[in-house]
Amino acid sequence: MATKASPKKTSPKVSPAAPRKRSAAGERGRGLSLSRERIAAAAMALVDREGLAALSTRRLGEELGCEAMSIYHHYPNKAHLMDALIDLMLGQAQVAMEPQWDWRERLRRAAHGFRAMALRHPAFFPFFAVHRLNTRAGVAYIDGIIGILREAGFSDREAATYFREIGYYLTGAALDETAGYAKGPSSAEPVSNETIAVHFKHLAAAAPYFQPAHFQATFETGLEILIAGIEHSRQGQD
Amino acid sequence: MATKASPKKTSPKVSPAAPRKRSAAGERGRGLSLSRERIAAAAMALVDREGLAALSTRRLGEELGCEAMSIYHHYPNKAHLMDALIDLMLGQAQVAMEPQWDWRERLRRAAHGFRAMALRHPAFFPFFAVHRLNTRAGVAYIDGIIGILREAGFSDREAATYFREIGYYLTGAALDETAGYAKGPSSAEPVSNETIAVHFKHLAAAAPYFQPAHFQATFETGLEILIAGIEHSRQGQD
DNA sequence: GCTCAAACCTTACAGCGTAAGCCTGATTTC
DNA sequence: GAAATCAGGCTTACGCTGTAAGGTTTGAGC
Repeated sequence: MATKASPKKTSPKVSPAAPRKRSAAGERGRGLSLSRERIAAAAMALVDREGLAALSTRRLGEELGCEAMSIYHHYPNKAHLMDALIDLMLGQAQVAMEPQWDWRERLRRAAHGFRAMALRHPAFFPFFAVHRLNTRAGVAYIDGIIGILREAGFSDREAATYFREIGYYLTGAALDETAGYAKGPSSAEPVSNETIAVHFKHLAAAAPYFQPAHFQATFETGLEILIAGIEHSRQGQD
Repeated sequence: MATKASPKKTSPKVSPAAPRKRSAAGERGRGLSLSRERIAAAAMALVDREGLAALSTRRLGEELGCEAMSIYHHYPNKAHLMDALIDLMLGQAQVAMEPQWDWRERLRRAAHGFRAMALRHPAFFPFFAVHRLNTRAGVAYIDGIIGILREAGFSDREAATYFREIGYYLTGAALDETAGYAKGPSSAEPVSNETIAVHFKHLAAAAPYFQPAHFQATFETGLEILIAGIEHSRQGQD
């Protein structure tokens, strides 16, 4: 089967001297070769630049200067690669905790770190949001946040409950702020501004405060309500 | 009229007596013919039954007893169909408001209605969550919630802010409760329970409270914190 | 120089959304 | 009653997707 049995015995496809995109052949085992880290970084860069829909194995291979299937040598399938992107992203949510901060300040910083992470990769966050964090890094992150609450003196049950409630808020907020970036190639045409102005007065009046300029303030007041509410729940208890 | 007209006179492709799946030919213009409503309902049923990934035009056509392309006669593309599903779902979030309820009770009921809607179609909600509600029904729904806050005496700015904050919470909560249903065909293997027990003590201790049995209580306490916080913000203001 | 495994490439396949065009039966019009 | 129109389907085909299967190159170790 090794014999080509066709007139084009040597010239494979187009030009025999076609230069490899991957610079020189000798670099394969070197720094420029593929690796899990380089693949994940390129994938995230591609998503950041062109959106989630642009991330296909072929397109990513193009970006890396290799064929699509070469990626499968480092990740068994695309789902594993996506998990690596989630981990990559989650690493950017980490905030160094100063020892003098109390639990409220720690929660506040962690929350802002999470939001900053989402805003750094707005096109990827919607994917992040709908996938459970069950990688090791994800579990470690969750454990850390719960630890803040436990060290503050909350019970296991309280820590679990308040962790979730804050997580709900953070996920929803980041999703809302990044939703515009995630849309696929096409969707139905939106309702026109004129229609809103005529038929939906409440929304029309509130619309200015839905602009990105207000995102930060909205996020912060809601977060403070939650933290204050959590604190208050403990004071009312003991 | 019940004559099957079985031997197709032209016999185009394979077997001349191939019976149409769509029962009788005469039913085309009748109640069993396609319509936007029937297509959307079948699509939602399919997603409920087999998950988001199962919803393809071909599969849906199979479900409806027609070819995939027939759907395009009623929806210009799949994005429009998905928008119809969003509207269909959103209709189930509506709650009849009693006049004697104050704004807190109204918000509470609306929030529970939203959650119930998500839980009725857990496999579809993750799609719902990452798409903006810019259909007419979606805009009307938003307008209604903002109206509750405006009628309660909040300013446009406050109404916009609190609407969003509650929306963040609701989206995140519903997403978390439904996330397990949305996963595609395959994903990376999760972290084992033994690993969690050994390395992540806080999470292991909190794990019992992450079970579905606690979802409702967690949701409610968080919601009450938000509503109380919103109420408190007004009292501190005037 | 030979062997071998890792790293990468080629080919192929089933399934996706959908553009383009065809066919058919019911309704409308004369 | 016959012809014309047209909504409501069907068929085919195209470029895309993830990935299974197997072939080819490369450098290291002997």
